[in-house]
Amino acid sequence: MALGKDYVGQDCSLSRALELLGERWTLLVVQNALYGVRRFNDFQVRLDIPKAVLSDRLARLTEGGVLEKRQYQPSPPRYEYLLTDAGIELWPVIYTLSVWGRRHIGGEPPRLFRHADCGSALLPSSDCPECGPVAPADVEMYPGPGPKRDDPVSRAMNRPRRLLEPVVPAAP
Amino acid sequence: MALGKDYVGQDCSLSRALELLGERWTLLVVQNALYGVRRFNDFQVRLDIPKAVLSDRLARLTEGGVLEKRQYQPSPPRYEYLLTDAGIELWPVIYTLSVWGRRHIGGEPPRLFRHADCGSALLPSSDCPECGPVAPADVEMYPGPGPKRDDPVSRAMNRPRRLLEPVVPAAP
DNA sequence: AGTGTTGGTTCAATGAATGAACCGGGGTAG
DNA sequence: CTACCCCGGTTCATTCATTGAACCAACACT
Repeated sequence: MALGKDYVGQDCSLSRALELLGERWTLLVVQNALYGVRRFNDFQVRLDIPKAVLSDRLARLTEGGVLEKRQYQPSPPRYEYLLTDAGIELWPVIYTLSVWGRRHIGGEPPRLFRHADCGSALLPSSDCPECGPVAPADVEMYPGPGPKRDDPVSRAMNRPRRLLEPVVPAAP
Repeated sequence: MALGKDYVGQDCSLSRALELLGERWTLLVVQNALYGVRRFNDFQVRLDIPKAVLSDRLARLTEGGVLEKRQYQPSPPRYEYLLTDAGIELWPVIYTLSVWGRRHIGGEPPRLFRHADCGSALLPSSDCPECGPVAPADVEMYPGPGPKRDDPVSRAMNRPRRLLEPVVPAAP
């Protein structure tokens, strides 16, 4: 990661995870990938992130095994970034941290999450109170009371949908 | 946090949490606080972090309600930084991310965690497989197979102990 | 031939991280 | 009484990362 290169001399797994995930914007990129964002431009529009940084983060996440870059059409050549299994396993981390932020920093949530099978709201741990652990693909996301961004990607994300379901922004 | 100041324009609770916790070193400071580190010098010795950065991070975490600065003796004036309830609630986040790092990046864990009451190793969610959710104060930490740092603070941390139990480094 | 979209790269300016040096209040050993 | 050490910092020059604007190339569309 950063300056002294990395967390040299740290002995724990957390420092190793943070070398890959702890840079500015990185966790937000993974979050949006879980929300179904896959394409360079869509990340850029939704995050308002400098393209150079986005490019760097996508490359590092790909190299680190969290994303996989795939060409989804040959001509014109177009690419998408898909979460690997390792990337999908970051869902509990991201959800738990997000719930912590809401509880202790405040603000209304723009999106809520429930278990698609039974409709129960998820616990802070990301488990379902009725059914226990829930795979991200079985989590349904729907609009909450909080403010939402107004760009084509965010708008496409605001109808109820499952995690990992690809976002398809409308043309205008 | 960083340059464009913060994650302006982001709508989610994750970005708000990351403005406080997402800077370099911050989450490692919280982790060590959970492990029982309380004093400026002990953080500095164990993390090998520039003092100016540590000073900044402790101040921001205090201001953000994650730590509380307390004078624990009048003369010579000495201070300690204690986790607030909000800070203690970061345990699942830190543990889950740490387990992710071990699984997907690799390395042996220097420390392992079990439920003090029943002895079961914790699940990745930080719950006990037998008893369900476990408060950090009921988690016992003991040495694992991985490499350990060799400084007085880390050495004091290597005997089995509960989370949040104050670290008392030996004199030499 | 010109315009638009996608997926980038390059670059100067700005802002943070680093590490070494310094500092001040208070013990404590000689 | 003096010197030295500890703790908890601050200051500062250098190095590195982030930003935002500009540029670019491949291709499609009109």
